[in-house]
Amino acid sequence: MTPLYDRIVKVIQQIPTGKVATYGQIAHLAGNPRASRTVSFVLHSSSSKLKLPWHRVINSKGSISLPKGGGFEKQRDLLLKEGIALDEKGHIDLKRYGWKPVG
DNA sequence: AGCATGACTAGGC
DNA sequence: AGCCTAGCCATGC
Repeated sequence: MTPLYDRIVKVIQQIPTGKVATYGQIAHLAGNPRASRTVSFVLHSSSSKLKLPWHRVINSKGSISLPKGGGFEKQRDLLLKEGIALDEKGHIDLKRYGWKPVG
């Protein structure tokens, strides 16, 4: 466990419903904008332990990084249930659903 | 300490 | 828009 690791968990829990945040966004708020890889690690490690809104975490391209059959459909469904629209390929409009801690 | 892995990101073609 | 390469951070053996 590291301070950064704990920060990331907190940040993810701060993501409001109906919005999404990128790994870089979370990593930045956590203190290390370069720790995007660590964010993914947190989800793997805590998503099964803590109650984290992992489905609100996507890549900078605004798409679900999970592979088909590996959770892709699951995350897509959870996002749709929160009112987040996805493209045919799972693309999300970060300009519309992107989480903005400043507002 | 060194090597390998991962739900990433930015730049080039 | 899609694919490939290089860089970064933390974990596990």
